[in-house]
Amino acid sequence: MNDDQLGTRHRDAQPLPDWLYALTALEAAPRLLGQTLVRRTEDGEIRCRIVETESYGGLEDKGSHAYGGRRTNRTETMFHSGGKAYVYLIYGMYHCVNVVTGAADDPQAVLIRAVEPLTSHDAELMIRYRGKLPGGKPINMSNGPGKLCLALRIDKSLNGCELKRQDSPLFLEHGDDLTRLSIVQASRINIPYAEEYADKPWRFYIPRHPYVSIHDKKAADFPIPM
DNA sequence: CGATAGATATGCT
DNA sequence: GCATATCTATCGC
Repeated sequence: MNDDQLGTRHRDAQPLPDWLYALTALEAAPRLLGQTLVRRTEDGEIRCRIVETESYGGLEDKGSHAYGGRRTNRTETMFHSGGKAYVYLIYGMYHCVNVVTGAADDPQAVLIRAVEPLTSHDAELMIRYRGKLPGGKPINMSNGPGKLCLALRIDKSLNGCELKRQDSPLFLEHGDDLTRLSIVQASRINIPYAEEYADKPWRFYIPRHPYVSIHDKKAADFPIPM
């Protein structure tokens, strides 16, 4: 993926428009592709491009933690109004980070499944946080929701973080213009318990991008809806 | 490639 | 108490 394909980046970082956070998760998930996720720690800033997302939205989605309106200590952030990070622990050892969208009391969240470092400087710090890379390949540093949280040092202390605020330890910036690109819509990963919702095509990614966790050979490209 | 072990917070009974 | 989890690394073919 080169800069020519992705279009021109603004020299000065812009915040994401508020209307994007107000959308449902299903509407927001494809529109978060190409946007920039920024992590600020005492070691510096890491900027990366979002290349794969999944929508988990509403009371009826059996794949969602908030299915049926389950509002618990863990899921509380999902019920907040859009613009916060929902971070939780999975399988006892990994963290996953979501962008909460929509209105208060309507649980909508977009899982960030894969990111790509913008520069070699970003990659350097991510590799440091990540430790040993499987196969020694840099693309394995953040091609999965648990992996990217390790690479960006994201844990539950960032749950509820304000993604709209540029002074947050974790926030979003306007990234690449993807209007001339296609994206892929495919079924979500690892939710066999979700029954009729298990196969909903609510995963979105940039086709053939090396940092995407799993490429679906049968899924067709379609124009990104902007 | 597919199969599987791994380790614990969370939520429900 | 107990089943489950928006996953990853590793091993065997």
